[in-house]
Amino acid sequence: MSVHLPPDLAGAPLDDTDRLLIEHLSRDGRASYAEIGLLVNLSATAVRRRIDRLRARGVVRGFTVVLDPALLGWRTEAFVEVYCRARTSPEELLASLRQFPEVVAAWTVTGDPDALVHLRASDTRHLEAVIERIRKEPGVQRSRSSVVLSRLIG
Amino acid sequence: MSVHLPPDLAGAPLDDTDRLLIEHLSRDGRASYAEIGLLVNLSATAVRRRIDRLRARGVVRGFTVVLDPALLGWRTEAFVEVYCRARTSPEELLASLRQFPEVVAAWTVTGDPDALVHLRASDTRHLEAVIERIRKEPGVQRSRSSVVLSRLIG
DNA sequence: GGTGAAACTCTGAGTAT
DNA sequence: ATACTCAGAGTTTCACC
Repeated sequence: MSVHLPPDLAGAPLDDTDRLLIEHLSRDGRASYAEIGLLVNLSATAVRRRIDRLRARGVVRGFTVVLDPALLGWRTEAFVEVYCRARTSPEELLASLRQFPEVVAAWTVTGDPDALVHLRASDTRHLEAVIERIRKEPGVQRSRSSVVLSRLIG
Repeated sequence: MSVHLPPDLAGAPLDDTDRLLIEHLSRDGRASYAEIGLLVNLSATAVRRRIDRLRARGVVRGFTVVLDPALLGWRTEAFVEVYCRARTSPEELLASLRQFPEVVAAWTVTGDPDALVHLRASDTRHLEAVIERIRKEPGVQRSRSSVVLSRLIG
């Protein structure tokens, strides 16, 4: 797998070294600076400096472990389209959704629904309970859910 | 932010130490074994062996850098509901979607559409071009898109 | 799961281009 | 502004308990 990068970036351009470096870190987030340096023809220190700069600029937000949700017991996954009441702000919706550890991701979107919510639950019973609780949130008017059958990409 | 873990896991239970360890790694994927060991009252070596075991079991899939897509030039994001032809298999759809580096994630889902596709593009012009190309894929009948306005969670 | 020692890596200061 | 070298501190890795 690799990081596809867009043609160019307005304010602050990344050079080819940065791109290579990021690509390598996305494959192995624990790679040593020395190892990356070998790949990009730079000393470990120079690699460190570049990563620090990318971090300072916000391009690199941090590092994390990649887990298998199914093996952690999260075996059911769904997307819920949320329809809000007329007076519900994104902030209120966020506050509502924040309460649920089962909410993996959420976006406000254009189109009929106001938001799209990605949920993970241990089983369909658990999923149902979470959806029920979300529907009862004051800012939420109604919702429509799709259960994930399989992950194709991502 | 923390990793919420489900009550229990059938075949292979994680103990509290594993949970703590994973939680810490999800916050800092480059944390040293010694540092994690301090947190969980274990030697660096023991931490290393636990992570190796979790890796072998597939619970830990790897480590990665967390990037800011907007700062990398991916400023437009959308979800596309894909409706397939009657004879299109998930494998064919996967093969179609794999061609597009703009496809960040994709799932087959229950409900009216057959799949949900998460796209990132540099701008709306680029987004439009990608959606147009996906719609022209042989296995795809029609599609319906929502543009992401803001990321609330995730 | 712990220990200790060797090999390796990180980090900061100083220096060069 | 970016990269290099060097050396002390810290980390990883391994064999062995």
